Amino acid sequence: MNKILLIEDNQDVRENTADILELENYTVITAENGKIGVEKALKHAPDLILCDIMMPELDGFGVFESLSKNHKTASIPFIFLTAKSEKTDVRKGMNIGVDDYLTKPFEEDELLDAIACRIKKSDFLKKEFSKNIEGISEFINEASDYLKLEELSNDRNLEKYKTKEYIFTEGTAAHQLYFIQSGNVKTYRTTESGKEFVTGLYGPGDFIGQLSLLGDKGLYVETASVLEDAEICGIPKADFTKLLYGNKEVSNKFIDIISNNLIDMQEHLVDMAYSTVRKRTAKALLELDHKGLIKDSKHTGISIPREDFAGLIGTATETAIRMLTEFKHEGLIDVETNRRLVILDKERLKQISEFG
Amino acid sequence: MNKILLIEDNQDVRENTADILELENYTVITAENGKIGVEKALKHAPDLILCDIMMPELDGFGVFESLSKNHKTASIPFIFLTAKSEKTDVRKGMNIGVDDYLTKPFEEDELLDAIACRIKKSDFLKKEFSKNIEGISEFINEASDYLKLEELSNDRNLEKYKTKEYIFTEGTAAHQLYFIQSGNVKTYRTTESGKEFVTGLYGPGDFIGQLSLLGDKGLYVETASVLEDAEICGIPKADFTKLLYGNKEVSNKFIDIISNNLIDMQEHLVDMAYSTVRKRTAKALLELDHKGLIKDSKHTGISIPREDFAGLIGTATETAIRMLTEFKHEGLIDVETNRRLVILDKERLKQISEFG
DNA sequence: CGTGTATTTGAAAGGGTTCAAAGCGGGTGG
DNA sequence: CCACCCGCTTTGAACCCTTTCAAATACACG
Repeated sequence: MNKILLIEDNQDVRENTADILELENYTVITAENGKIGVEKALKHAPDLILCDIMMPELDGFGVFESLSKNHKTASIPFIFLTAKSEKTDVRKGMNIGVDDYLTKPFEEDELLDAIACRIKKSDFLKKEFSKNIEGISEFINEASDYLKLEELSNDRNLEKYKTKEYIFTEGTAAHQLYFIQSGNVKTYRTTESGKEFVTGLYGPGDFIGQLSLLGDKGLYVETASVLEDAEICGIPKADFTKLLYGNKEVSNKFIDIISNNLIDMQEHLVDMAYSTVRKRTAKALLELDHKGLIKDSKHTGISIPREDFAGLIGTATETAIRMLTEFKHEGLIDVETNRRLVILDKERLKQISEFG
Repeated sequence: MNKILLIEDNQDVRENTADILELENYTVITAENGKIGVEKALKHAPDLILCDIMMPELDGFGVFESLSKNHKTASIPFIFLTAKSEKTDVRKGMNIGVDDYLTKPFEEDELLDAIACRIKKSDFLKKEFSKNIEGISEFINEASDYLKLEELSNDRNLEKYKTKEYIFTEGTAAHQLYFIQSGNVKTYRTTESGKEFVTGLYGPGDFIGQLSLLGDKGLYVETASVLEDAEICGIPKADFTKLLYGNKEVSNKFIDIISNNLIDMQEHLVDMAYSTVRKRTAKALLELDHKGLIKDSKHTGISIPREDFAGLIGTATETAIRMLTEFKHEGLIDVETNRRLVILDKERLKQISEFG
């Protein structure tokens, strides 16, 4: 169960509060002043801290300040207990980044609600999302769940698309992001010379178009078209931005994800510049596999046109095909009747993707 | 001066408050109930809204809800006026995303402070930062200024680096970001084959290493080394994360910037895949110029080694040199004695960078 | 003023693209 | 149900851009 550190100088309040919390199955650690509180926080790494403001030795602000400095304790949810509605204290507290405050005397329910709420938020923050673009999809799902935003994907906007239909096109105004219920979708950018560079492949459960909604110009920066018949649900921009900007936890988490995206992209850029097509092909195959788009025991795999596969690697269609046949001859992959790919030797592919 | 919309049903309070605000030179628009308030908000697009919670026709929550729906009014700072410290109301308000609340009766100063603070925040949000990586530097500066974080660049960590010295290296633990006071710095990634891909060039006023601090692994993802003797000041990770995560305005703004970075990077990726070296060279030159690293009336320009310039384009040193001499013969650029570049025909370079 | 490093030029080799043509497969209509 | 046709895939060969290796030249620094 979750550990809570309670820092409070008044013995009555301290014991009373501890009792309430223990009845709810929290493990409670108590400290009778700020100094001891900081020590115990470092020692026990609690899941949440309740802290009085007015205390001898080191006051609440001091405790918070001190714990913020250590990265081990900086992210622990922090709730202030204020003696009475001391307006300036509360304001000061919120400004320096305390998560919540409770005015004494508080109701049992009030206390427990606040704690439960914070611990839930903290759990959300601790959750890891994969660093690839599709990590954003997991994230939006979790976040909308966490904020109970049923408005997202209200099912009222569900639409069916056929293969080769466009969902949105590069350069048009971005009003919606899209959630894929079923089917497969590719997003791509077209160059002046008419080549298509595939920026992503998406399947059920993925969101597409988020990035365009965040861009300066409010235009879609890529085109999305359907690879295999799909059911797709549009989500208004407003719902998305509300989700993203409206809540501190969500926006901070989003920064993490998108930062990792950026790092990922940098790596991709280096590959593009200096890796041979052979290496990039191996990488692309592994990536497809990782996304569950390659046929294996669990997945059906998608039937991806060679042209699109080439666009994913950033090479000509013929070259991509040559690489695939090369891999086939080496026994690394196999091609089924309807151009579906199967990976036979993942280890060797990894080797190629790293060392050539 | 700034326009403020005051929605309040009690005539005394309304007139009194309006007087205070007008004395401070704000333009005040008043509304006596929620419904009229919403109408006036849409019509006048005020810079800030003060709104009572308990009102006939449409209460404060309703007004807020309704204005959030329209993107014209959604980003206007919103302050609630609560009759008395109705705890649940306050909490509900903060949860749905109201910016602040004031408890009636309030002091003149309290009101004016809250308003000034919100308007300042709103100005910060409206500010545009350039979408390139260096936009992040502007942003950090503005943000630390806005939060009055003098701790950042406290001058206590100022260090001198000589040409070719490393500031940090790829793969080591990231504890700090760095602020460049003077000199020039390059960041790059090294491939297995020993090539260097230059990920950025930075000058006075730029921050480097931010992205690494945000990455999952907490390692620097690139190496930074000095091009021309520099004075650099280290900023602890904690100060940066505090700045970034501690404040909703700042983190939301950061999302905008970094999203645009991502879009920018995508474009770069497409170029890498399908553009000729000639095109990419032209783009690199224009980018250097845009960053003020090329010699012109205002800037001294940097003396960039050809190897690094090649790393920026993602090509071999010899090829980069060949392109530069080609441009020189075409009269597009000139090379000064100490390998400093000068742009002679920017228009033509732009043409090349777009159409080849 | 010499020495070592960075830049520039030259020429050959290699990887990838492009153009052309042949194969394959799947859907459609008789 | 079969034949035909169209579009996608595959293979072949020539060409071109870029890299690589080699050598000459320029430049900066002690």
